[in-house]
Amino acid sequence: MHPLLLSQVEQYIVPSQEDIDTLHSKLGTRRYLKGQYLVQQGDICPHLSFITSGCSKTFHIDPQGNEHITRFAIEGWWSADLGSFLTQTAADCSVKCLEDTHVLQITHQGMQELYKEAPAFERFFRNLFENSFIHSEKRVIANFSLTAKERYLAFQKRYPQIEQRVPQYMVASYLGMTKQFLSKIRNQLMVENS
Amino acid sequence: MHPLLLSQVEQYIVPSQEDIDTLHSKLGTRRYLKGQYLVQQGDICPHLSFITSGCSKTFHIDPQGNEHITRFAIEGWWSADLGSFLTQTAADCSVKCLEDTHVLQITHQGMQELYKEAPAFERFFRNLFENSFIHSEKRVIANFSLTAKERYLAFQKRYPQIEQRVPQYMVASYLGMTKQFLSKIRNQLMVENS
DNA sequence: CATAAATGTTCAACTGGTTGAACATGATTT
DNA sequence: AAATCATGTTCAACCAGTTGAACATTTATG
Repeated sequence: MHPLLLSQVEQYIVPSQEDIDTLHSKLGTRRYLKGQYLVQQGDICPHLSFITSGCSKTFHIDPQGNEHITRFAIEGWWSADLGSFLTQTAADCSVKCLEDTHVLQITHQGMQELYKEAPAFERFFRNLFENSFIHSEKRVIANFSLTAKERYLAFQKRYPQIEQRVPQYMVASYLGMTKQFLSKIRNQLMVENS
Repeated sequence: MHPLLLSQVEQYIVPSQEDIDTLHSKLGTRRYLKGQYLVQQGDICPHLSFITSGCSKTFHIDPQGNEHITRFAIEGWWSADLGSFLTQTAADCSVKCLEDTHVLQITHQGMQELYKEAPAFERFFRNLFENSFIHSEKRVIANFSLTAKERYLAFQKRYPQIEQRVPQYMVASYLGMTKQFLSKIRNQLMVENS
């Protein structure tokens, strides 16, 4: 069992060796090259993937063809179009690797078996989804109540690792502004701090 | 057991009579008058409440004093500052009743007991939080990729009951626009459809 | 029914952020 | 070393949505 995943599991539950073995038996490993897709918008998301190394972005292409990044994921995070994976319906986001990426992945079927054979994971994933939801709600609030500049500063503070790893125009997309405007904000901040 | 809650539970799990009894034993009933708060921003959210009649709004007051509504809830929906309730930390939203409202409510402690005594509810709430998360993510996408008018139309279509029940300026707040702008949009739509 | 409180509309001035094009830089490939 | 591609910057014109004030309408309430 990968140490990153084990330590995440142990954050929420105290699994027996059997639980761990069962989880292990449901997980596949896979490597994606930079640029490859974990899911494409419109498909049914086939796996829930736990990233052990690398980085992905989740994004939606709107009818005008504009890309909106909803999420980045790095080592220790789960990645998928969760809505699609959980309900086995068409994904409204794609997930694409920004670096060569190693994952552990489980199918929807595997997930059902896991819950049945090792019910402790009901609690684990309940906790995970609780936290995901809390985080998503906070983002809705932030988008409504903060200016573009404040959103950028909050992002910098919260995800310093990610800002180093992904191009600036993707950060702009994640924050819901144009790359030009983010560039302007950064310029302003440079002036302020000198 | 209230039929609305029972039917929601049965949507996700097949509970035994004992499960139902256990849930029932953890739930209190309470009535709030119009204008009363289920939680106030800054407090720790004391209950998770299932609304059996009435209507609530969840909102955040930002540092400039502007109110941003994040959610409405009516009969058959759960209401709380979920982040605060689940992690027992200060709420960043208040929840206020827009009508006289009857609820069934459970405490954080009661929730832990419920999971222990009737583990089937792990699954029930996992499913509930999964759906909440999916919904919240869709909202993030909508806020990024739709115009104010499109957001209003989507809201109308999705929550026709709610539009009838709450004042228009609250709908505007929920949709992240000013009441004046929503008024203008509605005017436009009237003209278009005549 | 008279008054006040809550809600909804209109308008003109404004602004935060967008658009699109042009240019600069660096990284990759051939 | 040339060429191409991905990234980042700058600028002027523009626009979606805000602000604040004034007025209109509806709903409670003494």
